[in-house]
Amino acid sequence: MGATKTEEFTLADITVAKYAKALGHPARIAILRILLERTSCICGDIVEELPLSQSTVSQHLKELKEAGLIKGDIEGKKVCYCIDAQAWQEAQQLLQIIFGKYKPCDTSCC
Amino acid sequence: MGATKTEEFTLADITVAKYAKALGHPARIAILRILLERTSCICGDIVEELPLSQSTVSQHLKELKEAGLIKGDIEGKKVCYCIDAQAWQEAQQLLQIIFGKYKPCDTSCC
DNA sequence: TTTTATTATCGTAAAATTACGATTAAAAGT
DNA sequence: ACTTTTAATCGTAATTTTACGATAATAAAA
Repeated sequence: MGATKTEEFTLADITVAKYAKALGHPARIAILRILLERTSCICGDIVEELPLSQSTVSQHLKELKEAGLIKGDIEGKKVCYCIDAQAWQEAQQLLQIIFGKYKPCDTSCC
Repeated sequence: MGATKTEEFTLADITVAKYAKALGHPARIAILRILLERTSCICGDIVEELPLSQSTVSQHLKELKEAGLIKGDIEGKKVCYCIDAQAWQEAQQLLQIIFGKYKPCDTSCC
């Protein structure tokens, strides 16, 4: 027990959940905001902007990378992070589809 | 250690993260899909549609409720679940804003 | 009133997450 | 070569999540 029953769900649900989970921490939202702010992506100064230690930020970056939402290329001494355009679009679309499915309830109970 | 440093982030980031976290499990996505499928909201048969035990489903429902995304009203013997329109819209908007911020990178590194 | 159906909660266990300091690795600068 | 800078990884600890069976709690049905 304790581990998610991944195999039992549809690929679509697993994929959306994966992206949503990556977005499910304020530190990672903050990191993404920093990356979204700039058109260039030399960003070795993410740590300074967050109230967390270097190792913790690195861990959050790793999770965003593992979810596919960001990429990190070594650029000399620093690492160059940026949003992964494809994954970003996929996440946006998948979530948009789900959110768009809502139609107001016609029964009196809610 | 182990607990999220909630106070140190902006309310916006905490709020989006809260919604995203609630969406961050395939079972909860599946539950939301079931609720989104119908215009009425008498839904006591969520358990049958999922590969999880009754207590586990109940726990997932609780988390969706605590995040604000769904409501549950007692309707006789059963409980009537449905999407919370306001929270749903807020979550959609907050995520949409973040996703919309992306502009392709103009440097060569990614 | 007793039974049945439905959902929540409790207790428990395994696993994952969050966080930090310390260490390592790699590249650049001296 | 040595030092410095930058980021990842390791080791560790607390907390949270995921999951289940068993047990309440509540309301309808018999």
